Formats: sequence, C-alpha cells, structure tokens
Amino acid sequence: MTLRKRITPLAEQLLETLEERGYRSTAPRRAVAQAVANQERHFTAEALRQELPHLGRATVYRSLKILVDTGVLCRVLLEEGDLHYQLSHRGHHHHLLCVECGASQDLLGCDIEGLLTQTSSNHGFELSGHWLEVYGRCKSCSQKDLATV
Amino acid sequence: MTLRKRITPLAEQLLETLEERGYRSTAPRRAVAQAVANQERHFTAEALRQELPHLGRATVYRSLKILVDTGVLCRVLLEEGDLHYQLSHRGHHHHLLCVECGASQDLLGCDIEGLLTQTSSNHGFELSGHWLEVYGRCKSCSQKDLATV
DNA sequence: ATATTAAAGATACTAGGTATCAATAACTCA
DNA sequence: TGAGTTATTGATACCTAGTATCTTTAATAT
Repeated sequence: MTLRKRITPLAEQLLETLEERGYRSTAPRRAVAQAVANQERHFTAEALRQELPHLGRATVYRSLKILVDTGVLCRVLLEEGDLHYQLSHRGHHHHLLCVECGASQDLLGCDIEGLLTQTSSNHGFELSGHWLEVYGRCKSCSQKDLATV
Repeated sequence: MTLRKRITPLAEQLLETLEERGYRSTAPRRAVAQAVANQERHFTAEALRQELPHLGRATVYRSLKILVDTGVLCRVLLEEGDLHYQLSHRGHHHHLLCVECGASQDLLGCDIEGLLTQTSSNHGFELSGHWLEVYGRCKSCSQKDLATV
C-alpha cells in the first residue's frame, strides 16, 4: 500500500464506488474524489481542474467521465447552456436549480415521465428518454429578494 | 443596392426578421440565412461553418448567436449533451427528437408548465424557467424497426 | 517479487465559443 | 449622390471542454 493522503468520508465513499466497479484506487483519483466531495454547488470541469493543478488535464476529464458513468456525479445544464457537474444521489432525477445561489434540489413527487409518455404516444413517438432542468429561485433567495425591496 | 445572390423565400424571411431587429443585411448574413434555411434537421455550428468556408469563423458563430437571440433558431440538446441548432417556429416550446433519424417535432398539448409550477412551489421554489428535451423514435422509425425484425 | 494490465501525463487535435482590432461595407442624411 | 457614421467582418489569439494516442508508471493478482 502506497502512502495515502487522508480523505474525508464522503470522498472515501466515492472512491469505493469506483473500486466496486473495478476501477483502481490511485492517488490522482483520490485527489479528484476529494475535490469533488468538497464542492458545495455544481461546478465546471475547468474549475475542478484548477483545484488540481498537479494532475494532468486528461486525468481530470477522464475521472469526471467515470464518475458520471458510475452515477456518482451527474451533469446539470444551466439556463444558458453551460454544462456543470454535481454529486448525484438518485438514479434518474431532475433538478430545481436556483439561478441566484446555485443551490440545487432534486425534484420529487413529479410524474413527468407519465405525462411525457402519454403526450409522446399521441404524437406517434416511442419515448426513450428525456432531459429536464428547472430554473428558479430557492426559498431562501426569494425571501432575501423580498427583504431587499 | 449591392449585388445580391438570390436566396430562397425562407432564407429571405430569416433575414427580414434580423432587419426588423435592426441588424444590417450583409452578404455573409445572407449566406448564413440561406445555409440555415437549407438544413433539414438540427445541425451543429461546425457543420454549418463547413458549408460556408468562405466566411470567417467568428462571423458564423456571431450569426448563429443573433439568430438564436431573435428567436429564429433554437438550440436543442442531444441526449449525450451535444448542442445543436434548428429552426424555431414558436416561442417557448419543447422538442420530441428522434434519436434515429434526427427528425424533430414540437411537443404540443403538454401542460408541463402547470405541472412544474405546482411541484416547484411544493419545494418552496419560485419557478422562472426550464429546459426540456424528449428523446425517442418517431413513428416512421419505429415502423422501420418493426419491419427489420 | 514479479508479471500483467490499468492508469497517468504529455501532447496534439477537435469543437464551440468569445475578445480584440484594423479594414471594410452598409446605412443615413445633407 | 457622396461623405460621414457606425455596424460588421475576418484575422488572430485565447478560453473551455473534451478525445485520441502513446510512453511511462503504478496497482493489482499470482
């Protein structure tokens, strides 16, 4: 066993998920896992890379890719089309993204699949997937706005 | 009036929209409008650029941007995250994208806004926008698949 | 301890896009 | 119509987000 920098439980958990999928546990991956675990909001690939200047560019992008593939991370699309990453909790789900503070909640209790299947079949369309992002202001940002006015 | 290459009615129409918004009618924009009007499916920026090798790179991207801004074009997100462009008919709408042939239909008769507003407010979220793309197989591609089997 | 094999890092390339700036073309109005 | 104003162009350089290739290095299995 090589020298391992100590990492937080969350980062540890991300790494274990990779190991379960047969990916080796390497120093660069530990660094990426820790950096990802430190993120409080969705982040760009480039932002992550800048936090890991000692890692090769390709390594960071490769790590991001496998984290997405294993379901640890998900990609979120911002309103203007920018692609960000964030920790993923569930399988398929959607995000409520706060355009002010960047917070994100998972959208629960929304039968969007049912609605789409129904409507698609009306169009003679055999549905196979969808992408949905919802933008707005989270509770605390709405209240802050109210206070300012 | 300068020499103008003849362009199709659709391309003409796109250009007029730009002119209404105060953009000048230039030869490069006419070329872009015509190239856009010729597209049968959604297309990438790069594909368009390759059809217009005599135009500067920045000009093509700038033109795409103003076409999106004026609502003539809309951006569509493919399943794997690639951004394409296509002619836009309505204001805000969603697409049913065929993953096989690339055809796209506008999603009609789907009260997604209502559903989202409702669900968001349950989360204390003040909804301001959303992005939705639906992927599947269009009628003729489903039938083709059936025939092959 | 060593063989096998995955992964790393360097590099170069593709794609989509923006910023800057000098040259040019389109429009305006006298 | 012709000069002046101003938008637009195209060149260039730069940024972000990737991917492909290849040699070296490091993890794991034996």
